[in-house]
Amino acid sequence: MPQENSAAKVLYHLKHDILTGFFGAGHKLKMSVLKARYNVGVNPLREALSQLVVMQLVQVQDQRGYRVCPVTRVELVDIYHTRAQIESLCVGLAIERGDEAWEADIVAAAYRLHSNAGLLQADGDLQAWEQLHQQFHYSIVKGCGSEELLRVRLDLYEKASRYRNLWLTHNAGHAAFDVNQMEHEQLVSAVLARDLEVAQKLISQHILVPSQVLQELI
Amino acid sequence: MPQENSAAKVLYHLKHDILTGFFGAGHKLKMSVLKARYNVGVNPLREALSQLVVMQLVQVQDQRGYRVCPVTRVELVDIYHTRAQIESLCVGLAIERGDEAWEADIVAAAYRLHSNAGLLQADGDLQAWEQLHQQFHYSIVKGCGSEELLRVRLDLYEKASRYRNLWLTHNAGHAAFDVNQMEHEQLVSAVLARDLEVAQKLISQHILVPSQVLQELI
DNA sequence: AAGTATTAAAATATCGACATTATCTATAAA
DNA sequence: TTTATAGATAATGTCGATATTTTAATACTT
Repeated sequence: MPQENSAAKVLYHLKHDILTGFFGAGHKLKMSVLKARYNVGVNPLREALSQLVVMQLVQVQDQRGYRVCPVTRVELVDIYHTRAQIESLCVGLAIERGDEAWEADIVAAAYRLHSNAGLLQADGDLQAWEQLHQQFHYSIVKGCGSEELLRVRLDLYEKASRYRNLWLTHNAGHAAFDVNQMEHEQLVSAVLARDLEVAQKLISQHILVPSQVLQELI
Repeated sequence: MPQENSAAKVLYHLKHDILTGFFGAGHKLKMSVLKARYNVGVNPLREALSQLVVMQLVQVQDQRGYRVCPVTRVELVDIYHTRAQIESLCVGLAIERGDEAWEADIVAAAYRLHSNAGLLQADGDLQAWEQLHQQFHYSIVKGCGSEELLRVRLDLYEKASRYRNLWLTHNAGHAAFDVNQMEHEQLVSAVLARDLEVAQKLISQHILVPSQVLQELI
């Protein structure tokens, strides 16, 4: 692990705690609690919290401290729609620009994801699956060749995490995942065939479908 | 002005100083200097700097402090290309979704911009013009109706500011602005005519042209 | 003279303490 | 019973001080 200052460590853990729901939406983030939990003083804490404010995961009110950003149906819809657009853009550019190494990476990532479908069972490690899932999609979009675009995409992915985790736990062991898996195979085919239009349609759907389920959960 | 804590005030001023080039690319941001300049202690400073790190305007190295992010030709090209894609996306959605009030705002903003073309003369207030310019383009894209997308767009706009300021000063009083002004008129026509294809092509070009000039300046 | 080791100076990262501000609780008035 | 007020409690935001680390300057060796 690289040498990091306290603020960076706190940022990592606190972000994780927010994204996984340990500190739920709207939760007041009291300094006394955070100090005890992460074993640091207020200043590294405030630095980490400042960064989370920029990431729009935490809100700050002058003299009234910090709290976890609320989750709303409006934001859910907006984030997922925007993700669908951005991911579609990435896929389009990747299909234009991707080379053979890019293709090979996609096939490899798809294989790993497929091989570990067992993680999706009711007692499986959903976070481990999500890791592979994310790597699979990244293997496709990284072909776009734009650091800036990939960064925008990552920001939105992280911002969607709180919602996605709801979907993951809700679907554990259910059939919804089978459909999801099938979509992956179709996507790989379309991407490797460089079928821009179909690939973009598929990836857009792949992102939007969970958001429709989620809207009923919020 | 709303009540703000020191860190927020420092963030505002420091960001301005970086974007306008008072602290140039690669410049070491020493605490002693910043403390004197903004009249605050190290802790609010570190909070502001932490936020600028997330915005990718400042780099941090453990135990070695902060420095302004370098500017590179690669980043320049990437930012402008990505901005072209995102802006194009916004314009497309806005044309689909915009209502009559949206159209009226565009016409008003275009009029203000056109009326103040004098700001572009060699001794004019380029920042004031850029303000109007930005408001004009915002009047178009805000019709897309997506807060998330507009946020992504704003982030990229700010990240491009250091490069844009180079272009502005370089072109002050020159004919390049005439072309720019003409592009605005064409864009308004295409947008109001809801001509998606032409509008997207125009906005993309409008963003990319300056980047081509800039590549020779870096 | 060039490179290395040593020492001095400067800068960073963090903590504890304090002044200020907000929130909660209990009491009094309507 | 509700509303308002005042006091007590808790939390926030900022500073100064300090330990640690980096950077610069100097001396030493080959």
